[in-house]
Formats: sequence, C-alpha cells, structure tokens
Amino acid sequence: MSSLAGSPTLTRMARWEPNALERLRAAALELFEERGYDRTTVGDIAARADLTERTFFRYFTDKREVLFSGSEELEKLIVSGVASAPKTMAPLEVVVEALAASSPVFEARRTHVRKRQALIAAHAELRERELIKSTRLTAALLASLRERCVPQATAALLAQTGTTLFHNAFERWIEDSKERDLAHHLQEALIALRLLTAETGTGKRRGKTSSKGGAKLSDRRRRDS
Amino acid sequence: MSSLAGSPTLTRMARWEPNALERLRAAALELFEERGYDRTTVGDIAARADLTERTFFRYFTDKREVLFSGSEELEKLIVSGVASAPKTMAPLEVVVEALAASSPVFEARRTHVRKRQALIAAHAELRERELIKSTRLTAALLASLRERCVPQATAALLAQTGTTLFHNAFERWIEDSKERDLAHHLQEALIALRLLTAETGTGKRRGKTSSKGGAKLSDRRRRDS
DNA sequence: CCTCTGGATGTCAGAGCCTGACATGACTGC
DNA sequence: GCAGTCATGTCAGGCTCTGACATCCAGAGG
Repeated sequence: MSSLAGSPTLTRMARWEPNALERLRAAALELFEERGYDRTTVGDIAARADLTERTFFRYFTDKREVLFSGSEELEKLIVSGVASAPKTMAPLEVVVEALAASSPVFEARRTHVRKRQALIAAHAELRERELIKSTRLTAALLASLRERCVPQATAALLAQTGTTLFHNAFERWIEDSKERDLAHHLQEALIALRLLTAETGTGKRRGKTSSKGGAKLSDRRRRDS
Repeated sequence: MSSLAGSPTLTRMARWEPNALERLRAAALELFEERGYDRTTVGDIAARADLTERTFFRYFTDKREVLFSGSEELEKLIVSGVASAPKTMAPLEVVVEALAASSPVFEARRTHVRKRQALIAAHAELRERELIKSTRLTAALLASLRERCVPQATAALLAQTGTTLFHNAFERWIEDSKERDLAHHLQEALIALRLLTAETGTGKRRGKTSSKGGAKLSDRRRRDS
C-alpha cells in the first residue's frame, strides 16, 4: 500500500527510490495533519515514506527537525540581502530590507506556512525548536553585519532587533485578513518601533533610573544626526 | 551513602525528608557539574536526592526543567514592577525599570548564574528551553502592559523589545569584567537601541521602502514631544 | 565479466526519557 | 482506632535516539 511512490520497476529503477528526504518531509506533514504531532511516531513517518526509522534519523537529527529543515535556505536568503546592500544605507534599514527580501517566499506558500505554524503553535517542543532557529537567524544577521564593519555591540543589538521585527511582522502577516505581504508588515513594525523608542519628553523624568551613572545620557534630546 | 541528608532519625523525623524539590535541584546541579549534562541520567539525579526517577518527574516535567524552575519567580518580580510603575511613565521606560528591578537577584548569585549559563550555552536542548522561558517573560510583559491599557500592537512590540534589551544586557553582564550590575547594562542597552532606531538623516533615503504606503511616516524628523 | 569500493539503506540491541496504573506507608482529622 | 490523603515507590511499557554491523546496488577499474 505504499509502493506506488516511484516508478514501479521499469525504467532502470534507481538503486533506491530517490528523494528520501523529500518523501520523509511530505510523509511527516501528512501524518501530523492526519493524527497530530504526538500521535505520530517516527516509525510511522518512515513507514509512509517506505523507509526505516533509522533512516529518518540519518536525515534529521530529531523528530522535530523534519518540520524545520528548510530554515537554512531562508537564512541564506536574508544574509545575502544584508551582504548586497549599498554601503551607505543605515544599518537598521539594511536589516529590514534584507528581511523583506524573504517576503515572496512566504507569499508563495501562504497556506502551507499557516498550517505548519498552527502545528508549531500547538506544541511546546516545536515552539522551542522554532525559537532556536530564529536565534540562528539572529546569529547569522550578526555575522553579516560584522562583515559590514558594524561594531560588535551595535550589531548584536541590531541583529536582535531585526529578529524581533521579523517575528512581529510575521505574526501580523499570519493573522492579516487583508493578505498584505510580509514586507508591508515589516515596514509597519519598524515604524511602530521608532515611535516607541522615541523619547517622549512629555512625562516627567523620574530620577531613579540613574543606578550608577547609567542615566547619564538618558535625558539627551534628539539631535544625533 | 546518602542518608545523611536530613536529621538522622531523632526529632520526630518527618514523614519523608523535606524539600524534595530543592534536593533534586541541588543534586542535578552537582551532577551536571561533575559529569556534564548528558552523562547524567534522571535516575542519577533522583538517586543522589534519595528519591526515585518517577518522583523526579512529578516535580519537573522534563530533565531540562530542573535547571529552569526558578524562572517563574523572576517573571513575577518583573511583572509586578510593571504593575507598580507610575501611570505617567513612558511605556518603554516602565519596562526597562521593571527589568532592572531584577538586578539584585542576579547580583546575589553571580557565580551560580554564570555556572548555570555555561551549562546552558553548551547544550542546545537547554538553550531551547531558555528561549522558551524568555518567550514566557515576553508574554507576561505583554499581559502586564495590556493591563496598563497599552494598545495590543504596541504592547507586543514593546514586550519583545524589552526582552531583547534584557538579553542584551544579560549577555554584557555575564561578560563584564568590571562587574557592573544588570541595571547598568540595561540602561546602556536602551541608549544603544535609541541610537540605532533614530533615523540617520545623513544617508540618502532610498525609495524602495514604500511597499504599499508603509513608509508614510518614515521621514518624520524628531520633534514628537 | 568480475571484483572492489562506496554510499544509502536495513537490522538489531540497548540506553535513556517519560507516562500511566497501582501499591505503600505515614500523618491528619474525626 | 479508622478512613482519607498525600508524597513517594514500584512496575510495565512506549517512544526517541544511537552505535555497530550487515546488505545491496551502482559505478570504476581491471
């Protein structure tokens, strides 16, 4: 009941059915949808892909990983966006543009991404994995910013902020009934962030902030350009 | 070889040795330091605490969790900081102050926190868990900001940004040879973030940002007070 | 045509994580 | 006393993941 995956026997059947990795991915997705994540064993997935549990673990380090193995490509895309940005562009905007470059990818798989995200949202293990993936993205961003000679401390904060913006935008994208693209939501997130971090000036500044001179600069008014 | 944990037999010995949870925590810490995380089985930990593996899992959902069970208290501390801040304070500063309130806790356990952090850094599973804990913090921050009537979108971004600042400051704190406290590093992170998000003004603004009017506000110059 | 080699897969055994079901034993309240 | 309760123990078992070794087929070289 599962030998109909490749060509029957003719055409010089390859040593093994090809695309084992893809078959495993597909099988996993199907089964997770059919029975849910934790009522699906790795053995089940492998069986549907006409493979063995052991083979599954040769392709994926984890049961979870089968859902996340595509994230490296996304990472590369974004990093290359940073690398190819004009030197004159302000760092934060470089990052936002680079993130926005991934927008078409998401647009192309809208429903698939949403199904996957629903799965992730429902399982703590998967959320954990997703989080560490986005940490990897942060690290990659950091590295590519360092290549542009952004100083370490700045780059670190910037990379983190970039990831924050990305997630924020992604969440809005997922829920957006108007189906505006990810790039749009990224811009909105950036605008919102700028509003937030702008010093207010209205509220009275309370003094307690100054734990050991940390507030030296906290009363600066904006004219830093 | 392990019955010297509590009072020998006298003093109306309690039904069981008390503080099972604490004993498990301590045993785990010791063993992780002695043999490393993955050469320590849950059975080992339980045995050193004079308990059973099964009992371990009644206290902790996970093997990992034994290292993270304190994080809820931290969360409460920070959330209460947000709740008790004066109404007039700008939201971002509320968050930063609330985070800074945890500074003494870290100061009090400087070496312990560093050992633990070294463990976490060395094991992907633990990093994952740490990440999801900080997501919980973000969620808690979000909720407490909502209580202050900060609008949802703003609060979400703000909570994320707050967590970013916290992590950034924490990293600097861990590595700080001058041993300045966490509050100090938080202030520095905030200053750095403000510099980053301030629009540069010098660089030429490229036009492509405007995917569907998203850049409406992007040329505002600072005078929002 | 044969053999050798290598890579992808299978088989097997086992450790470790985690859970459900049920048993025990001591303290508590009546 | 006697029942109830609560922390713990005992047992069985499933699932995840790994190491060691076997197999099987294709292509290279003789």
